[in-house]
Amino acid sequence: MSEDGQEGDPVEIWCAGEEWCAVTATASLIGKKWHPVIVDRLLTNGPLGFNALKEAVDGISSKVLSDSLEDLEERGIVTREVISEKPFRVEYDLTERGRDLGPVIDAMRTWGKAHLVPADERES
Amino acid sequence: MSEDGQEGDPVEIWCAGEEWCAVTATASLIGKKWHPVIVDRLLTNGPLGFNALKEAVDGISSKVLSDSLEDLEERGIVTREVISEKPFRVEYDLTERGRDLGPVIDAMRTWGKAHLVPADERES
DNA sequence: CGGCATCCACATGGATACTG
DNA sequence: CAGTATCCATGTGGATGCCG
Repeated sequence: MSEDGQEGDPVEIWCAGEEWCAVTATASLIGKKWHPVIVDRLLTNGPLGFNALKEAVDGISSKVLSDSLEDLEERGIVTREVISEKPFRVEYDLTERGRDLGPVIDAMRTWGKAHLVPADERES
Repeated sequence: MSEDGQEGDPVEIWCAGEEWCAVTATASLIGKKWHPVIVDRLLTNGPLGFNALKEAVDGISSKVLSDSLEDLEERGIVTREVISEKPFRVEYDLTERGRDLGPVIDAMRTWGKAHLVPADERES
């Protein structure tokens, strides 16, 4: 910040070609506490309204969900579409780029299920 | 915290069986700014000493590296072995569990390389 | 070499309440 | 329904310096 043309932790233009850079940048995306859950939810339950998504994520406050969705929008992961004005309805959905996170989420889930033991069958 | 037998953001016993939980827990691990890089570095460059690792990660301060390694140790991702006492040497390496993060890192890298454009060839 | 001790700045998440 | 507005606690990273 206050350096060049970048603002904060910007869109999707961080790094050039270095391998680990793509990794870190991706980490800064799915490392946010709720981001992976939101993406997972949208992957599974299709397009969702704000409160429906809030229900699906379960445990998130509206402020944080709002913040997260804004972040995900800016990064081109989710889309926000206003469905109707009078009974005000919107729908959040994943972009192509967002759907491409599927394998990442899945790898994470696989690892988690393999190594995060359920609190009672700890071996060694 | 201050609930039951857990302390802070503990070892590896968060969630029981729910799918998204494994995802979130994994995110809390690889979401720390330097964790994925450290793991990646150790995956690539084999066992490393503290300063060698610091070099390899490039840009991290000793305090943060120290914190990160402690965290990763507690979670059973890396091992710390004292090689020699007199010229004091240690070596950090990945555990089996740590190596299993390979696919996750890889999925992240793949996504990153596909969607994080290098700041000059943005094609909307 | 391999850290730890401080201190600090800022990001992130959360609770609660209120609005169009 | 779909958020915004506050305010606050904590987490997380970073700079610098010192130590065994």
